[in-house]
Amino acid sequence: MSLNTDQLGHELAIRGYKLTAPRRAVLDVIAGMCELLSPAEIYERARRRYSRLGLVTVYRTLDILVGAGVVRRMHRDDGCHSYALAQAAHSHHLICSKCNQVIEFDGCDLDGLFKSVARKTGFRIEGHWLEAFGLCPKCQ
Amino acid sequence: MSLNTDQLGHELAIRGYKLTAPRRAVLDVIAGMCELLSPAEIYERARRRYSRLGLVTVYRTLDILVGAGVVRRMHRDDGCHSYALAQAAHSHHLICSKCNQVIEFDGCDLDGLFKSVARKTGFRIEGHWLEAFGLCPKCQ
DNA sequence: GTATTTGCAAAATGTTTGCAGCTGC
DNA sequence: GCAGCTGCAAACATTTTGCAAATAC
Repeated sequence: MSLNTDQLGHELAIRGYKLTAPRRAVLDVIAGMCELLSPAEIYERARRRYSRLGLVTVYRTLDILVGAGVVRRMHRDDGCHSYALAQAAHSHHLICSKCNQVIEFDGCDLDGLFKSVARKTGFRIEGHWLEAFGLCPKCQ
Repeated sequence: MSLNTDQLGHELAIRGYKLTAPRRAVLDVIAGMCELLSPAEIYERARRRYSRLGLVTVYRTLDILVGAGVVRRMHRDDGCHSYALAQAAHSHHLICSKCNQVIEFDGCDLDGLFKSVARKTGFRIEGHWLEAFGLCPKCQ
């Protein structure tokens, strides 16, 4: 259930951002991606759609999209900051170790665990972050 | 249940690494830390014990310790690579958002969830990574 | 028409590498 | 004594910032 470019554009418009050609190129890539991509990879793909694009604009557009909650900033073991489309309100990611394909899932039930950890440690637990790694059907 | 400097030193020795003064300073800091620290923070603390220490040595020592499984490479939302003492074989981290104190916990029971996710998506799930955020007793 | 956005270049930041001298074993 | 280790400096990669020209609305 992924968003298309126009929907992403709308998310920017309602927040008062202008819809420019460079941004549209970045949105195009983001709407169509089903992997975890680094800024440089997004830049490379987006430049095929708008060749005058600058890497800086990719960074700036990503910041805006993360702020809008449309894209998530995630971590890869190597290059660190990577980005994935946010597909659901609160959910977790399943990442293919080989091709970086990302799928979101939900239904984690950690409340019981967290309650007992909180009791033992005295922490007040306010959030969590769960990522699973494995091989997607294609890469197995 | 944290390790002391000598135990960490032993971990290096049995792997054929030499126990030098710069390394000992880094081990001292690591043995005593109960937070998530960046290389720069570890460097700063270790330099109080051995002032000629170079930042490079911190990076190199951390690499060795991660390889030995004594230290874990983790992610903070800001500076990215940070390190924490590994306290148990497989476990998860509970991090204080304010002071970065880290506690490990285990007992996560995600098998059922992962089985159903694997069935739905076709992924073969091989590992996971869980971090919880909150406030430690002191920071509440 | 105007405020926003852009891309360039430069700066800042974080990490790695090459190398000559030093040191633990 | 010698292999391995160290710190420096320099290289490298990634992200941020300053700014004049361009552009959406």
